[in-house]
Amino acid sequence: MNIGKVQQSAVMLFARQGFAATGIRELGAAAGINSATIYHYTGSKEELLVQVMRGCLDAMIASGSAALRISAEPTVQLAALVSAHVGFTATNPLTARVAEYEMRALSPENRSAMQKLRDDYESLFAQVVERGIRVGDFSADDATMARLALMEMGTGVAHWYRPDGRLTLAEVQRNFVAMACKILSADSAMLSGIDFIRPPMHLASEPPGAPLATAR
Amino acid sequence: MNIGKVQQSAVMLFARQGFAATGIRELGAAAGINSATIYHYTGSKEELLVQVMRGCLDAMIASGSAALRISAEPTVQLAALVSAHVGFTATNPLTARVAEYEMRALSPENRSAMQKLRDDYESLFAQVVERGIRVGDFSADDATMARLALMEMGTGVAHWYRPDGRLTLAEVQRNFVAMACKILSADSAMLSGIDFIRPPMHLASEPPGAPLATAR
Amino acid sequence: MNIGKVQQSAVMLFARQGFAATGIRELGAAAGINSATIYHYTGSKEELLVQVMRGCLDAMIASGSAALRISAEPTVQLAALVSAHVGFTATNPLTARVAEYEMRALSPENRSAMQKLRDDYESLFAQVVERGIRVGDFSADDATMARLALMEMGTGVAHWYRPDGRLTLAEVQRNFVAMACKILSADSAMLSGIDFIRPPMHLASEPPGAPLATAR
Amino acid sequence: MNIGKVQQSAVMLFARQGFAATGIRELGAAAGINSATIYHYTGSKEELLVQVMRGCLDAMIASGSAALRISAEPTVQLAALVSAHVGFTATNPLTARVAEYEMRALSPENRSAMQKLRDDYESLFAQVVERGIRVGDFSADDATMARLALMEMGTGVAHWYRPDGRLTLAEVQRNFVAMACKILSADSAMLSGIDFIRPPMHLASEPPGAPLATAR
DNA sequence: GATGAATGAGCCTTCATTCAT
DNA sequence: CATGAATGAAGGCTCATTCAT
Repeated sequence: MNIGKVQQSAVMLFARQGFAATGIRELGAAAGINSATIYHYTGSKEELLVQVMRGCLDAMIASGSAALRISAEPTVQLAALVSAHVGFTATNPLTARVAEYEMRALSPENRSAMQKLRDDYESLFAQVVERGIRVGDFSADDATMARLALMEMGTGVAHWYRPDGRLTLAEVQRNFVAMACKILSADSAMLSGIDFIRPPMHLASEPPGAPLATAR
Repeated sequence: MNIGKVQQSAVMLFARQGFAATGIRELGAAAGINSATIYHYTGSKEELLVQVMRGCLDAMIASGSAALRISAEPTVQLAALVSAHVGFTATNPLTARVAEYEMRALSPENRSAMQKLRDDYESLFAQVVERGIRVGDFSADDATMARLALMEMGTGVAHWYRPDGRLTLAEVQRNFVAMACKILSADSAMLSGIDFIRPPMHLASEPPGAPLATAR
Repeated sequence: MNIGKVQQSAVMLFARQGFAATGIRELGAAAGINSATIYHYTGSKEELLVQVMRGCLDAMIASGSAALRISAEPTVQLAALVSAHVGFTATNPLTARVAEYEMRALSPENRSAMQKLRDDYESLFAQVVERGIRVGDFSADDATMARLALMEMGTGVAHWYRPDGRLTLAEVQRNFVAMACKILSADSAMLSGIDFIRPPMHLASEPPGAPLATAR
Repeated sequence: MNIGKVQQSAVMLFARQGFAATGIRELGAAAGINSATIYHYTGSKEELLVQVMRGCLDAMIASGSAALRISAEPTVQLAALVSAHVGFTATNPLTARVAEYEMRALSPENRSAMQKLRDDYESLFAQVVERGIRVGDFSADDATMARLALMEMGTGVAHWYRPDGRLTLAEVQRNFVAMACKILSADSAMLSGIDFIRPPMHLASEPPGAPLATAR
């Protein structure tokens, strides 16, 4: 028994029912241990959630930052960032969902700490979009709205993507990159021959097996 | 005192903290009545949620269906549908959020009933996109993904739109129509001179005052 | 059902087993109500204890202050104070015991508030003893020790006095007054013909029926 | 590490917070060992308390019995017994307090065993008082009450005596002897020239350092 | 001798709901 | 219409204790 198993059980239940609707006894049962034993691995139910969220957000920031380092070209950076975002979300759909939905379940202190991480991540998108517009590679009626639409779109992948679905992950990633280029009127020809896709990382907190949704 | 006030209080708290984390006493306090009195307006906490969700989904279906009746032209239908979606979501952000997030809080019977309504609403988008592709007005690598991205994008408006923000609702709607046209490679010139925006309806369950987010 | 019954049950159990060893379910059972109902009468287990203690200490201070007002003569004041102390303790043995023993069970804020009340009460004894020594009516090797011994002695009554015991309350009170005079070398002849005994007050929190001890 | 350290930690915490409010983990932390290790030194939390109490009561009985053997004179016996009692209580205040307060925490079997020891100890006082009255050396309105007052008074020393306080232990002891003589109208002149004070024993369970109270 | 992991029972408290008033 | 009182069930968490290492 280790903390990974507990985290996986927690993520599965939190994603399915929500943090508030999931009991400690339920968590224990899902992890195959007594509910009291959970307190050997974590100080409280909330701390368990914080650990999961921090792991997720740290990984997202790391993966997004790495994407920006692939090239100095805004269009390539956009493609790499969108690919990384979609790849991460599709690979860790439940953890990503928990990290997005359950911010509100946190105490004020924890919430502001986690919100800071999320803001850091979102600013990666803002940087790329703004610079692309500034140097004339992108164009958009409203940069902020375009960025928000972009992220929301990619995050939505967690709701429906399945490894055994109709499309491979790489296909989905390329598709989203294409849509992102369209939204920002970027020249997708600049991407030909460039390998901007990095293998997404798998979080320890992501439970194995089928995600929430039915295949599409 | 009427049921509208109770619903508004419920939506405000459910949107902020989630259904499971909101107590009956808390609902009563927010509505200015004793918690026991809530049971004069509804049979149970879950039924209160169902009433709110049904009101929201019914209105979305009505507004989306009306949008499709504006024209037979796929591009105009798309614009009208996206406008209606964005308009509704921006006008009733908290109710829309509750209707989206709290499906999981329902008992199986209620959940399937509500899910059916949501599926009906989503099929409006599917119809338009598919017909537009079939007749050659739209093009997309993957119709399903394009549709999902479209909806997710529009739903995201609930997270950040504010009436007192930088952009008017009409501006936001036109912006999203433009992005939708880009994603589907639709000819937005076909929309010139056509008034596809209908005034969005305000739900009784939507609490007055500021939404969740800070202005963008 | 009223709060008096709950307080009586609490005092009975706290006196017998201690605050920490008494459960909320036990309290409810002793009061004949569901344990959850206790929270209609008080905010927490500790608050219940605080209410009991405050009621006791307030009454002790009132009774002690009244005793000092009977006369300006130190010896009469001493007799009245000792009588009041013994009378109160014998009449409310369980409540008095709880107020004495369970100070340590309180949170720091509540403890300091209660300790202040107790200090106020003890200072009544200190005043009398000091003034009696100053004007030459009393003599003692050490005033502080004499006062402490005096109080401890009287408080001990709670451990063994029983209404159905060998001695009446008035007899016990006179006996303790005699011992107090001896300790302080006061002239008990000064008390002849003076009625320094006031009827002790019965606290609402004191449970009816037999006290803790066996008769002596 | 030895059982003495464990007992000292236990006495310190039991005296400060009570037996029921002290956890095994807390005991371990105070003794500098893992909570499970405590079970190498004792069979259970209650047994730990019993060991402490038995050690205390045995020592009190031994010290009281030795005092009675100093002389056949009731007044000298009284002085020796009171001195021993005060000396023991002042030297082992925390252990004495635990032995007095926590009788109620014991299971019925252990409680009756410990109560028997305490009764044995109290009977030492009863013997002396009764014989002194019988032979005419003492006089009291009520022998039982005088004895109880005597003991309670002496026990109270644990609440306030401090080695670094205003008075030396010998002074306190002489003071209490004087008060005892007054209460029983004994002729303290009979004590002149007689050394009735024996050095008090220090229990292994008594934690070093400052006692509970502030100096007086 | 010492400990980290583990657990069933129990802790205090809050829950959604009912009902007499 | 409205509420205060009441409750069984469940909430998160801590308890004393055991045991393999």
